[in-house]
Amino acid sequence: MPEGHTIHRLAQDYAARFQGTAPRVTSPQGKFSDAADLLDGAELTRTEAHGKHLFLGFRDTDWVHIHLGLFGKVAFGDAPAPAPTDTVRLRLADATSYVDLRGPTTCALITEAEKRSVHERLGPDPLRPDADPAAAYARVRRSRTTIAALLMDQKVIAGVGNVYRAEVLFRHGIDPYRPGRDITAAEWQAVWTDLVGLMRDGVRANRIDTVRPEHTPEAMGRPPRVDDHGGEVYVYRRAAMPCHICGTEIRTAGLAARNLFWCPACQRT
DNA sequence: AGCTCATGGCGAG
DNA sequence: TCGCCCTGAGCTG
Repeated sequence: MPEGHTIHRLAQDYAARFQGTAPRVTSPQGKFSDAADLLDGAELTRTEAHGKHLFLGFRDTDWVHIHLGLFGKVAFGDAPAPAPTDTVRLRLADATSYVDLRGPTTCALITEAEKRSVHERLGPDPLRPDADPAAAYARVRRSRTTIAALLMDQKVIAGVGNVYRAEVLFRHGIDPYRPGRDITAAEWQAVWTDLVGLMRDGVRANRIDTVRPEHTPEAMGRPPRVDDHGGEVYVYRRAAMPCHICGTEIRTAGLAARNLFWCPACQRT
Protein backbone atom coordinates (compact mmCIF):
# COMPACT_ATOMS: atom_id res chain seq x y z
CA MET A 1 0.00 0.00 0.00
CA PRO A 2 2.49 2.59 0.99
CA GLU A 3 3.36 5.32 -1.48
CA GLY A 4 3.14 8.95 -0.42
CA HIS A 5 -0.61 9.25 -0.87
CA THR A 6 -1.13 6.46 1.68
CA ILE A 7 1.02 8.22 4.25
CA HIS A 8 -0.74 11.58 3.84
CA ARG A 9 -4.05 9.80 4.15
CA LEU A 10 -2.83 8.12 7.34
CA ALA A 11 -1.78 11.49 8.78
CA GLN A 12 -5.33 12.72 8.16
CA ASP A 13 -6.93 9.59 9.58
CA TYR A 14 -4.78 9.47 12.73
CA ALA A 15 -5.69 13.13 13.30
CA ALA A 16 -9.40 12.60 12.66
CA ARG A 17 -9.55 9.80 15.20
CA PHE A 18 -7.10 10.94 17.88
CA GLN A 19 -5.96 14.54 17.58
CA GLY A 20 -6.77 16.37 20.80
CA THR A 21 -7.24 13.15 22.74
CA ALA A 22 -4.86 11.38 25.09
CA PRO A 23 -5.04 7.75 24.02
CA ARG A 24 -3.61 4.71 25.71
CA VAL A 25 -0.35 3.91 23.92
CA THR A 26 0.90 0.33 23.90
CA SER A 27 3.23 -1.94 21.99
CA PRO A 28 1.77 -5.44 22.24
CA GLN A 29 4.64 -6.84 20.18
CA GLY A 30 7.12 -5.25 22.59
CA LYS A 31 9.61 -3.56 20.28
CA PHE A 32 8.23 -0.09 21.06
CA SER A 33 7.32 -0.71 24.71
CA ASP A 34 9.72 1.74 26.36
CA ALA A 35 8.59 4.64 24.18
CA ALA A 36 4.95 3.59 24.45
CA ASP A 37 5.21 3.82 28.24
CA LEU A 38 6.56 7.36 27.94
CA LEU A 39 3.73 8.41 25.64
CA ASP A 40 0.88 6.59 27.33
CA GLY A 41 -1.79 9.13 28.21
CA ALA A 42 -0.08 12.04 26.41
CA GLU A 43 -2.09 14.21 24.04
CA LEU A 44 -1.75 13.65 20.30
CA THR A 45 -1.36 17.26 19.24
CA ARG A 46 -0.71 16.98 15.48
CA THR A 47 0.25 14.70 12.63
CA GLU A 48 2.34 15.26 9.56
CA ALA A 49 3.56 13.47 6.43
CA HIS A 50 6.57 14.04 4.20
CA GLY A 51 6.92 11.55 1.36
CA LYS A 52 6.60 8.10 2.86
CA HIS A 53 7.41 9.29 6.38
CA LEU A 54 4.65 9.75 8.95
CA PHE A 55 5.03 11.80 12.12
CA LEU A 56 2.70 11.66 15.11
CA GLY A 57 3.20 14.63 17.43
CA PHE A 58 2.63 14.13 21.15
CA ARG A 59 2.68 16.95 23.67
CA ASP A 60 4.90 19.77 22.41
CA THR A 61 8.10 18.16 21.17
CA ASP A 62 7.71 14.38 21.09
CA TRP A 63 7.35 12.77 17.70
CA VAL A 64 6.72 9.18 16.71
CA HIS A 65 8.47 8.63 13.41
CA ILE A 66 6.84 5.90 11.33
CA HIS A 67 7.95 4.42 8.03
CA LEU A 68 5.89 1.52 6.71
CA GLY A 69 8.52 0.10 4.40
CA LEU A 70 7.17 -2.46 1.99
CA PHE A 71 5.08 -4.45 4.46
CA GLY A 72 3.84 -2.01 7.06
CA LYS A 73 0.10 -1.70 7.59
CA VAL A 74 -2.22 0.44 9.67
CA ALA A 75 -5.72 -0.61 10.69
CA PHE A 76 -8.29 1.68 12.33
CA GLY A 77 -11.37 0.52 14.18
CA ASP A 78 -14.07 1.58 16.59
CA ALA A 79 -13.88 0.87 20.31
CA PRO A 80 -13.87 -1.53 21.96
CA ALA A 81 -10.50 -2.61 20.60
CA PRO A 82 -10.12 -6.37 20.18
CA ALA A 83 -7.23 -8.15 21.88
CA PRO A 84 -4.17 -7.22 19.81
CA THR A 85 -2.37 -9.86 17.80
CA ASP A 86 1.30 -10.37 18.59
CA THR A 87 2.57 -8.39 15.60
CA VAL A 88 1.05 -5.06 16.63
CA ARG A 89 4.00 -2.70 17.07
CA LEU A 90 1.97 0.30 18.19
CA ARG A 91 -1.61 0.66 19.31
CA LEU A 92 -3.43 3.87 20.17
CA ALA A 93 -6.78 3.40 21.85
CA ASP A 94 -9.28 5.74 23.46
CA ALA A 95 -12.97 5.62 24.34
CA THR A 96 -14.10 5.67 20.73
CA SER A 97 -11.32 4.34 18.49
CA TYR A 98 -8.21 2.26 18.16
CA VAL A 99 -5.48 2.01 15.56
CA ASP A 100 -2.90 -0.74 15.10
CA LEU A 101 0.44 -0.44 13.33
CA ARG A 102 2.11 -3.63 12.09
CA GLY A 103 5.33 -4.42 10.28
CA PRO A 104 6.83 -0.94 9.94
CA THR A 105 10.46 -0.49 8.96
CA THR A 106 10.63 2.40 11.43
CA CYS A 107 8.66 3.22 14.55
CA ALA A 108 10.73 5.41 16.84
CA LEU A 109 10.33 8.19 19.36
CA ILE A 110 12.36 11.16 18.11
CA THR A 111 13.02 14.79 18.97
CA GLU A 112 12.17 17.88 16.99
CA ALA A 113 15.81 18.08 15.84
CA GLU A 114 15.80 14.48 14.67
CA LYS A 115 12.58 15.11 12.81
CA ARG A 116 14.14 18.11 11.12
CA SER A 117 17.02 15.98 9.87
CA VAL A 118 14.54 13.55 8.31
CA HIS A 119 12.96 16.44 6.38
CA GLU A 120 16.40 17.65 5.32
CA ARG A 121 17.31 14.41 3.63
CA LEU A 122 14.03 14.23 1.70
CA GLY A 123 13.28 15.94 -1.58
CA PRO A 124 10.14 17.98 -2.27
CA ASP A 125 6.86 16.14 -1.81
CA PRO A 126 4.16 16.85 -4.44
CA LEU A 127 1.56 16.57 -1.68
CA ARG A 128 3.07 19.27 0.51
CA PRO A 129 2.24 22.93 -0.07
CA ASP A 130 5.84 23.95 0.68
CA ALA A 131 7.24 21.74 -2.09
CA ASP A 132 9.55 23.29 -4.67
CA PRO A 133 9.57 21.35 -7.97
CA ALA A 134 12.56 23.36 -9.18
CA ALA A 135 14.69 21.87 -6.41
CA ALA A 136 13.88 18.41 -7.74
CA TYR A 137 14.55 19.41 -11.33
CA ALA A 138 17.91 20.88 -10.38
CA ARG A 139 18.99 17.35 -9.42
CA VAL A 140 17.28 15.61 -12.32
CA ARG A 141 18.79 17.82 -15.00
CA ARG A 142 22.37 17.22 -13.96
CA SER A 143 22.12 13.46 -13.50
CA ARG A 144 23.09 10.69 -15.88
CA THR A 145 20.89 8.30 -13.89
CA THR A 146 17.70 7.11 -15.59
CA ILE A 147 14.54 9.05 -14.90
CA ALA A 148 12.96 5.84 -13.61
CA ALA A 149 15.60 5.58 -10.88
CA LEU A 150 15.51 9.30 -10.09
CA LEU A 151 11.75 9.23 -9.51
CA MET A 152 12.28 6.51 -6.89
CA ASP A 153 15.07 8.43 -5.15
CA GLN A 154 13.47 10.06 -2.12
CA LYS A 155 16.25 12.66 -1.95
CA VAL A 156 15.17 13.88 -5.38
CA ILE A 157 11.40 13.70 -4.95
CA ALA A 158 9.62 12.35 -1.90
CA GLY A 159 6.57 10.12 -1.97
CA VAL A 160 6.72 8.58 -5.45
CA GLY A 161 6.91 4.78 -5.39
CA ASN A 162 6.92 2.01 -7.93
CA VAL A 163 3.32 2.54 -9.08
CA TYR A 164 3.37 6.31 -9.53
CA ARG A 165 6.74 6.21 -11.25
CA ALA A 166 5.59 3.66 -13.83
CA GLU A 167 2.28 5.40 -14.39
CA VAL A 168 3.49 8.98 -14.63
CA LEU A 169 6.20 8.01 -17.13
CA PHE A 170 3.58 6.26 -19.22
CA ARG A 171 1.21 9.23 -19.06
CA HIS A 172 3.94 11.47 -20.42
CA GLY A 173 5.29 9.05 -23.02
CA ILE A 174 8.74 9.06 -21.44
CA ASP A 175 11.11 6.12 -21.89
CA PRO A 176 12.01 5.08 -18.33
CA TYR A 177 15.64 4.61 -19.32
CA ARG A 178 16.12 8.18 -20.47
CA PRO A 179 18.81 9.94 -18.41
CA GLY A 180 17.60 12.70 -16.11
CA ARG A 181 19.79 15.24 -17.91
CA ASP A 182 17.69 14.75 -21.05
CA ILE A 183 14.41 15.60 -19.33
CA THR A 184 13.41 19.10 -20.40
CA ALA A 185 12.16 21.74 -18.00
CA ALA A 186 8.76 21.61 -19.68
CA GLU A 187 8.59 17.84 -19.29
CA TRP A 188 9.52 18.04 -15.63
CA GLN A 189 6.92 20.72 -15.02
CA ALA A 190 4.28 18.54 -16.67
CA VAL A 191 5.32 15.43 -14.73
CA TRP A 192 5.32 17.31 -11.42
CA THR A 193 1.92 18.90 -12.01
CA ASP A 194 0.52 15.53 -12.99
CA LEU A 195 1.91 13.91 -9.84
CA VAL A 196 0.30 16.61 -7.69
CA GLY A 197 -3.09 15.81 -9.22
CA LEU A 198 -2.69 12.03 -9.23
CA MET A 199 -1.42 11.88 -5.67
CA ARG A 200 -4.15 14.20 -4.35
CA ASP A 201 -6.67 11.91 -5.98
CA GLY A 202 -4.84 9.01 -4.35
CA VAL A 203 -5.22 10.55 -0.89
CA ARG A 204 -8.93 11.11 -1.49
CA ALA A 205 -9.65 7.64 -2.90
CA ASN A 206 -7.04 5.85 -0.77
CA ARG A 207 -5.84 4.00 -3.87
CA ILE A 208 -3.95 4.71 -7.05
CA ASP A 209 -5.95 5.38 -10.21
CA THR A 210 -4.12 6.80 -13.21
CA VAL A 211 -6.26 5.96 -16.23
CA ARG A 212 -7.74 9.00 -17.95
CA PRO A 213 -11.52 9.01 -18.49
CA GLU A 214 -11.10 8.58 -22.25
CA HIS A 215 -9.09 5.38 -21.73
CA THR A 216 -11.39 3.56 -19.34
CA PRO A 217 -12.69 0.23 -20.66
CA GLU A 218 -16.16 1.69 -21.01
CA ALA A 219 -14.90 4.67 -23.02
CA MET A 220 -12.92 2.35 -25.31
CA GLY A 221 -15.73 -0.15 -25.77
CA ARG A 222 -13.89 -2.96 -24.03
CA PRO A 223 -15.01 -5.31 -21.27
CA PRO A 224 -14.48 -3.99 -17.72
CA ARG A 225 -11.26 -4.99 -15.99
CA VAL A 226 -9.99 -5.12 -12.45
CA ASP A 227 -6.33 -4.57 -11.76
CA ASP A 228 -5.35 -6.89 -8.93
CA HIS A 229 -3.94 -4.20 -6.67
CA GLY A 230 -7.17 -2.24 -6.42
CA GLY A 231 -6.67 0.72 -8.77
CA GLU A 232 -6.99 1.33 -12.49
CA VAL A 233 -3.59 1.73 -14.12
CA TYR A 234 -1.93 1.70 -17.54
CA VAL A 235 1.20 -0.39 -17.03
CA TYR A 236 1.95 -1.27 -13.40
CA ARG A 237 2.04 -5.06 -12.98
CA ARG A 238 0.60 -5.54 -16.45
CA ALA A 239 3.64 -7.33 -17.91
CA ALA A 240 2.90 -9.10 -21.22
CA MET A 241 -0.63 -7.72 -21.27
CA PRO A 242 -1.70 -5.43 -24.12
CA CYS A 243 -1.27 -1.69 -23.69
CA HIS A 244 -4.66 -0.08 -23.14
CA ILE A 245 -3.91 2.48 -25.84
CA CYS A 246 -1.89 0.77 -28.57
CA GLY A 247 -2.14 -2.94 -27.79
CA THR A 248 1.62 -3.51 -27.62
CA GLU A 249 2.72 -5.94 -24.91
CA ILE A 250 3.72 -4.17 -21.71
CA ARG A 251 7.33 -4.87 -20.85
CA THR A 252 8.93 -5.41 -17.48
CA ALA A 253 12.51 -5.36 -16.25
CA GLY A 254 14.35 -5.15 -12.96
CA LEU A 255 15.71 -1.73 -12.09
CA ALA A 256 17.42 -1.12 -8.75
CA ALA A 257 15.84 -4.22 -7.21
CA ARG A 258 12.30 -3.22 -8.24
CA ASN A 259 10.13 -4.18 -11.18
CA LEU A 260 9.74 -1.56 -13.84
CA PHE A 261 6.80 -1.62 -16.28
CA TRP A 262 6.40 0.33 -19.50
CA CYS A 263 4.96 0.30 -23.00
CA PRO A 264 7.83 0.23 -25.51
CA ALA A 265 5.64 1.80 -28.20
CA CYS A 266 3.99 4.60 -26.22
CA GLN A 267 7.22 5.41 -24.34
CA ARG A 268 9.70 5.49 -27.17
CA THR A 269 11.66 8.56 -26.15
C1' DA B 1 3.72 -26.32 5.77
C1' DG B 2 6.47 -24.02 2.74
C1' DC B 3 7.47 -20.95 -1.03
C1' DT B 4 7.13 -16.44 -3.53
C1' DC B 5 6.04 -11.99 -3.95
C1' DA B 6 4.76 -7.16 -2.60
C1' DT B 7 3.17 0.20 -3.62
C1' DG B 8 10.71 0.45 0.77
C1' DG B 9 15.12 1.46 2.25
C1' DC B 10 19.49 0.56 4.59
C1' DG B 11 24.26 -0.77 5.03
C1' DA B 12 28.17 -3.78 3.73
C1' DG B 13 31.30 -4.96 0.14
C1' DT C 1 24.64 -5.15 -6.40
C1' DC C 2 23.43 -7.96 -2.72
C1' DG C 3 21.58 -9.27 1.68
C1' DC C 4 18.77 -7.93 5.19
C1' DC C 5 14.82 -6.05 8.02
C1' DC C 6 9.65 -5.83 8.69
C1' DT C 7 4.46 -9.01 7.58
C1' DG C 8 0.81 -11.33 5.20
C1' DA C 9 -1.63 -13.08 1.04
C1' DG C 10 -1.78 -16.28 -2.39
C1' DC C 11 -0.32 -19.71 -4.30
C1' DT C 12 1.72 -24.78 -4.30
C1' DG C 13 1.95 -29.27 -2.17
